[in-house]
Amino acid sequence: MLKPRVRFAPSPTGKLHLGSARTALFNFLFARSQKGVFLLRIDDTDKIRSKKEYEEDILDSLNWLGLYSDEEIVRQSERLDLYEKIIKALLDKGYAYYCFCSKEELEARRQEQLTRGEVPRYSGKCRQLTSQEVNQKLAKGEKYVIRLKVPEKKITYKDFLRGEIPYDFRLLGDFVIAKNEREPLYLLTSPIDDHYQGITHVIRGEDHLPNTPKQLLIFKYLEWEPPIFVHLPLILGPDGSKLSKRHGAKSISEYREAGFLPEALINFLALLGWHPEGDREIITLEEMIREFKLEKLNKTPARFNFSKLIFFNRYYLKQKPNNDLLQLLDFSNYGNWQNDNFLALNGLNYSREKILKIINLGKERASVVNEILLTVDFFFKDFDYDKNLLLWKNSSFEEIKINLQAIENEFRKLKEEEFKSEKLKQILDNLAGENKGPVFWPLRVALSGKEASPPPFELAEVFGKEKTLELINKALKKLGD
RNA sequence: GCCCCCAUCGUCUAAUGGUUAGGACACCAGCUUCUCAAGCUGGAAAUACCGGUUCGAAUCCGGUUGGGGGCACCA
Repeated sequence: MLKPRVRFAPSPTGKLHLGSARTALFNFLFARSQKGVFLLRIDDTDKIRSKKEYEEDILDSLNWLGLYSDEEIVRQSERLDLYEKIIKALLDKGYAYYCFCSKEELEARRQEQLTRGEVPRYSGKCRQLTSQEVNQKLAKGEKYVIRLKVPEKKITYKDFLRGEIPYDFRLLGDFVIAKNEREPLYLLTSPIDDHYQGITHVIRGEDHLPNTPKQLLIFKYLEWEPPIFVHLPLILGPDGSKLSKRHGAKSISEYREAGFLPEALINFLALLGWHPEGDREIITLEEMIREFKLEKLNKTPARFNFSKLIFFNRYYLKQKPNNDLLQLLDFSNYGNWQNDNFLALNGLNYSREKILKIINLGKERASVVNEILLTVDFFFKDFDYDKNLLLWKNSSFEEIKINLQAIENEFRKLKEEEFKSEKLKQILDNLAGENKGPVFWPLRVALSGKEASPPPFELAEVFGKEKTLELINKALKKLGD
């Protein structure tokens, strides 16, 4: 098989969303798996809706996901000369013609047809115009568009996943391919670029399925070999309807800001419509490349399942080296970095090593990056809690107080360098015997102020001897009266 | 309204004429455990419906129903 060349061609009229990202991913996987080429093309022919900020968002998001273009990015807005040449050729050969019908006129006709229960289609009125009439109108400066002549016949076209699909051109009518020679429309520019870029496979969303016969017609008129078309099923919302803002659907950049990892998003997206060999579902981009087969793509629309995304993100969060997470975390709410040391709001000074330890404790309990520090924020700021929280099940204040005093007593004997979690756990185990609750629980609350947190001996090590004793005494004071 | 596509547990999916219909997420129970999270073990849970082809159908064919997409001087 020839080395494939594929493209992902978003139009910058919005941020990169989940569906588009998955289309990009499958294009990328197919190219890489076949040692082919993956291209990025910006389909920005709509001058009004296209925005530079959206293009930047799309490019940033793709980079973040690790989906890089193999060649320089092509922008359709920079290829107007090429399109103009093709439009003129189509006009010359009689495959396209000028249409001077006004929008109002067309809309009225459309409504008429609709009320009669007919298929709304252009009548082909301006097809009849002689070249003389056309030239006169042109000379007068009348507004026009350029339409493609559509044959009156039924055809069948091929989709890689679905096979032969019937299509009746008689239901279509001559469609607009350009507003004028310098303002081509997507329906025209896409096949032109696919041809000149040597695209072998067009892998795109199923919403483009009905566009395919139209574009195939252009390939035919221009006597070009068309690419293979592969239409991907759409991603639906959790309720099976079209994925939209209503479902909390976010752009890739918003997921990034919300603390999702690219590995998680990639893994999640890949499994929406594709599956590797065997039963495993945790899979890296490199492994996907090795296994990817176009034939294995699904035809069924997949619903977006948020809890599975969370599952993947938790998993990849735990896999991620603490050093990498350090780069991603925002500490500004909790203090400042000074020469590789972190000065927290509560006055404590943490070495880089301790910060990594804190991250390690936090990431075990977080779903998204931003939650890591949130789950262990007691390390960074002063906290308070209700006295009753210190109570373990049906133990008494008196019992808790005695236990905390005993812990304080034992901890005080340790040298600073002995203040390590294994050692501390040993002490607590000895103190508690069989019944650990009345010892571990109050200490954990004293050190975290929370119902749920990492184990107390881990907290104590990070806090260090002095702060740990201080926090225990604070708890004892609460129990004092 | 017309055209097209699609149909396996709640969700994502595996099984391309012969399996006790497999896995994952979520859910439930148990184990572990000071809490939370993680982990381990187990459980409940599906071939939309009706016909046909076949010794045999989730799988092939037809219809019904349901869902989705499209019918622009957007892409």
